[in-house]
Amino acid sequence: MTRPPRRWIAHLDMDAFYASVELLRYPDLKGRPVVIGGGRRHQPELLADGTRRYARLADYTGRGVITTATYPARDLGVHSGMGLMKAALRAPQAVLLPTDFDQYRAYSRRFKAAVAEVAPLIEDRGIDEIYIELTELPGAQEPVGHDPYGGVRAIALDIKNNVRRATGLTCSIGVTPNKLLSKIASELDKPDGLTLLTHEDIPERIWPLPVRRINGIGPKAGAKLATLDIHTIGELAERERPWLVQQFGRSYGAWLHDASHGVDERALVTHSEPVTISRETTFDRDLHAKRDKAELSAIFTRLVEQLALDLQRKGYVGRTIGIKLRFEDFKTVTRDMTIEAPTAEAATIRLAAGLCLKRVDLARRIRLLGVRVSALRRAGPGSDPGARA
DNA sequence: TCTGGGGTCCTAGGACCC
DNA sequence: TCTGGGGTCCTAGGACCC
Repeated sequence: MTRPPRRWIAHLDMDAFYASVELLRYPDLKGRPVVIGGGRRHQPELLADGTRRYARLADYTGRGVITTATYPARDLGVHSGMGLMKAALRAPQAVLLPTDFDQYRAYSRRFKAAVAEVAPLIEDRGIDEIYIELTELPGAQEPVGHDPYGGVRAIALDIKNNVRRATGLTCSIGVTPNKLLSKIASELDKPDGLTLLTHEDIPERIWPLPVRRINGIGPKAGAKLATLDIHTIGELAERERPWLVQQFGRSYGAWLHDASHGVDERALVTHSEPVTISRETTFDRDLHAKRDKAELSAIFTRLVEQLALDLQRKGYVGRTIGIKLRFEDFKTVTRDMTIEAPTAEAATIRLAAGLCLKRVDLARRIRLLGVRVSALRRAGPGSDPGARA
């Protein structure tokens, strides 16, 4: 008689990823508060004596936000998503570095390849995190000494070591029976952590946490739960399923109930195709459709051209062309239209996006403009006139 | 000194067809 | 002239995530 194997899923999250990559390049910044974000206007300057001069957060002007902050910067009360101008009030002396996505993508490929050497079944969740299937790996079900889960723990350590060897970077891993719990667990011992939990650990380790730690409970749901006097995952777990369904609807209410009890049967998604490709930009200052027509038009054209190149480079064509506008009051509207034949051509996209733009009332000033192509399919060989580039 | 850029998924109404 | 139900596609907005 053989028992079914215990399911083990890992969630791996790189520690302060962008900032850590920058520290590899600028080791003299180690231990200092560093913030990544903003435009290209604050590159470090190499001085005659060989040292570097870095931009200070205090010197920043503009509308950028923090993409990542080092742990010493976080200790000063700044965090990702915070406006740089606001962050400058809290940590004026923090170093500010521009984002270098090409570099982060290169390190992303390296750490994922290092994980795949140990465990090839991976779900990509973006540039700095992944889920990893551990269930069937050799030794995953074996105890080691007095540790009943020693086998799977050793695999997780192996993954961490391989990532560090390949990149010089640390990561934090959660190992549990499902994606939901692993995602929470990977944050419990950051940085450089390894947290292994089973269902038996839920009351002690999961229930005391705030509901917002659950992936899928955002600002809105969190606020609504707070008005219902539900703050921790344990308080959520105390509520009856029908009551949650009544408060949050059939789908979301039932999911909240499952999530609070650590129930999640989702399989790893090891392959996916993009649904949408888009480009958008926030202006340095709000623009008016009439008074700033020339500037707006030039930006519009540039976005469309970048988008067409993205599509062609990635090998996709799409039938639904859309735009996005954000006004000075932060209200956002979208318009889209579906055309006859899928395209990756700038001229076609520009035409359709222009028609979409005409359907919007442009009385208010605009802070953001975006262009989007969806209903994507792979560009067949020779089928797409835009694919020549 | 408010709030980037790139995504996914869900909901809901209306058109249109059978 | 009225009354259905179901399915699919299109469009707009919103929540959420990295």
